[in-house]
Amino acid sequence: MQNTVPARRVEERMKHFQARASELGLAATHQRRIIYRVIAKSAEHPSPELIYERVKREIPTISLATVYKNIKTFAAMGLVGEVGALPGSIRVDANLDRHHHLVCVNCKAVVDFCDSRLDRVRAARANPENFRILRYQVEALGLCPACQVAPARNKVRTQRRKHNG
Amino acid sequence: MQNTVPARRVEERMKHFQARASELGLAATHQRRIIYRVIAKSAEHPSPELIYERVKREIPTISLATVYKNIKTFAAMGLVGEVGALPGSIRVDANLDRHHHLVCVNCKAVVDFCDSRLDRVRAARANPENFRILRYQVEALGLCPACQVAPARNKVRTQRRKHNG
DNA sequence: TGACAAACGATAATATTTATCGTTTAATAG
DNA sequence: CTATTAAACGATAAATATTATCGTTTGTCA
Repeated sequence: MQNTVPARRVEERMKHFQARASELGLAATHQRRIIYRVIAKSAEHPSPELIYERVKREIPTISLATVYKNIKTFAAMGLVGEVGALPGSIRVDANLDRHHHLVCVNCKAVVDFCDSRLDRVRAARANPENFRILRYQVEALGLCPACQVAPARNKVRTQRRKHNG
Repeated sequence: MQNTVPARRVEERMKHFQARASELGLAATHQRRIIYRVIAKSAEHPSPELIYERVKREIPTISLATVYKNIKTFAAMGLVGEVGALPGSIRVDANLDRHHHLVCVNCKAVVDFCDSRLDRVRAARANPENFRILRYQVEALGLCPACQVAPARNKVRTQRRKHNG
């Protein structure tokens, strides 16, 4: 898979990182710069473990906890996204009919969502990676009714939450 | 959130379960029937832990491992789906532009996928759960080039795999 | 009944993520 | 320039999530 982000774009992202950090009064430490650069350079959606491996090549003494903490910090700053909106644990679905999902970005609730127009989603062009696409699945990300009325809860959550519908 | 699957549909699913199990020569044990029924009854995409809690009310001696094993078995049989195609660990993305993802259902590789038609996806109707939808994200599920040519690897995998692009 | 395989339950092991806490670093006031 | 202070770091324990191991039970069939 292609994992080469053009150097020019990496530098753009580094600039954005610096700007955003100073905006928020967040120290742009050596560790943070390296961690962010590793993420900015990879187009492969790396896991924390992989990021840790690569950062260690430049800062051998770095702690895995620092990597995790800063990934979360970057996500809260809006500097990186997390792929997929779903919670950390398996969720099972007995509904085998074609359907999509409403996902609450706050509490991670998942609700089935049947919609004929979403069933007809297709890409406009062949994908450049030569995947053989079997099906499309749409996630509608938003706020469930409970989280709409409790906006205070709608902030960054580090704690794990269990099986919440 | 609504978590009541009509009794009629639950019974349909139980019939399907029995049929599929005998088709595959899989014993429809008491444990399996109860586990599957718990899943079939809930529209809330339960986690293994939650399924375990509920099954325990009927079979207090059941083991969590049995629940996990059978969830995996049911998934391999095509009796239940797992919500979301992504791997167990966090994946980070420095690309903040609007984009979608190609996901390999075999090796879980994730690749960014920009497509203008997917950007315009909208539901046809208001969603019945009154979510406030903020954005739509499309996952195109399929096989990456490597997994197309290595179909032998394309079977159920129980083992965890690490950071594979 | 006896042999066999499938399934189960207990539990250890592994993987993933977060929390705790003492130390270091960096920014700033004096 | 030094003292103060808060932020950040590193080490590590703890919590959570998932899978593997293994001995026992159960059901099937010769």
